[in-house]
Amino acid sequence: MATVKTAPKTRQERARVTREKIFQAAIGLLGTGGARAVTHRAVAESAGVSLASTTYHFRDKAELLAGAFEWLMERYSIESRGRFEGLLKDGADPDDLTAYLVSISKQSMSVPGQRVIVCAWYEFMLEASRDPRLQETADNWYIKTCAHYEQILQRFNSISPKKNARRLVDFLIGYEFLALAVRPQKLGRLNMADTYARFVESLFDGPR
Amino acid sequence: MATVKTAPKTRQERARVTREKIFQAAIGLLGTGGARAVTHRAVAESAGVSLASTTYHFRDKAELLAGAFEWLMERYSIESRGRFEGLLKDGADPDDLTAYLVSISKQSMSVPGQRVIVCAWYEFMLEASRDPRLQETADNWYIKTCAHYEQILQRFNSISPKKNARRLVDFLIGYEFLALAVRPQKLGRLNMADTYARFVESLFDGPR
DNA sequence: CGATATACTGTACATTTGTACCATGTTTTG
DNA sequence: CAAAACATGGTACAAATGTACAGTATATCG
Repeated sequence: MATVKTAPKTRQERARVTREKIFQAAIGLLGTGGARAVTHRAVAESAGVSLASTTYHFRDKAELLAGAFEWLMERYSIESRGRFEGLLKDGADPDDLTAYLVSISKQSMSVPGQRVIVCAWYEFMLEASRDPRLQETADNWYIKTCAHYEQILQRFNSISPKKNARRLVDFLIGYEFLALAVRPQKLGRLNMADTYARFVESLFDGPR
Repeated sequence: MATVKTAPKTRQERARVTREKIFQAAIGLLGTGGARAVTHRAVAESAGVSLASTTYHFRDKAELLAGAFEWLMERYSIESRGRFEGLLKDGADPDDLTAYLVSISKQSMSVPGQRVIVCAWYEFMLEASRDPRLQETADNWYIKTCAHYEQILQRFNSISPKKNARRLVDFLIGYEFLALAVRPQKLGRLNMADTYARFVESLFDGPR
């Protein structure tokens, strides 16, 4: 039988695990309570490590945040890659893109854990508009995400894949942002699948 | 000679002015440094009032923030109303809508004071997803803004003005958000007027 | 005018927060 | 195996922060 609780043996591994626990805790707090909720003590308690661990692994809080942002983007990128691949296979069409968008959006807004992460992502991106340490991560996310969608749109013969990829990403970010901030029962949320389908459609017709 | 500096006479007026100075200071700090920068002392100093004034006028910081958000939305609504009216006049067409969108977006991103306010707005909206005291203000903004655009689209004979108004607002919010968070020089910003023109176009053709 | 309410200030205080310091057990290394 | 490096824990402390309290000057009102 294998090691009972995936107890990491090497010192490097243990440190990496600790850092990841700290990242997860920081992201959870950021997504749940905003920037003011992310204190060394709250992070330490939530991560199940000592207060001193948070200052040992990171020079200061800004560096902790920057690390958490990078880590989150890396993880997010890895996770979504698999589902992205399916859209590039032969036989896939714009409807599959729509279905994909609906699927990730539903997850982001309904699954509690995901929702918190999405909230944290917005906090990070806003923070990036001020903190130079986060800017490169933010830039890279946008470049990479647009490139992915561009690839798909190109495969589907969209007129101008580059422009339309950005249009799509911008729309998704705005749609999700408002879905988080505004209570749906207050305005009768439109059918999401319909909204996305219509948008995807608009990426393929029209001039330019 | 008259009063030198528009000194408000009545006690009520003076109090209102003080509260507005506090609101402006809080919004400026929020937009510049995020939620963590908004402390009673920072607000007081920035507003040019005493520390105790901030706690005299507002029960606690959450109430101060809620008041600032409401005040900002009220002001924003009043300011934009005038420019909106022009789009409802006879002879106006979708190109005028595009021009309007370009104009407000350019202002939001280039004019320093405006940029800070837009940043603060995003902070407020994110905070609204957690703090019940801000939610109604957030809801109202979305409802009112969508209704305004719906009116315009209806005037221009868009197919389904309600859906398309939301599409437009969602896109605008996403576009501006990413314009704030991502450095334009890192990815070669597309021509804004072109982007908006193409989007507005898509609101008028296609099925549904 | 006299009394009262009000807007505002200076100050105090307990709590929170970031961070530094020293101790300890464990792993790595020569 | 001994020594060094390292990850982590416990604790301390100065600074920042939210908030309460008492005082003051001025507008308001009977």
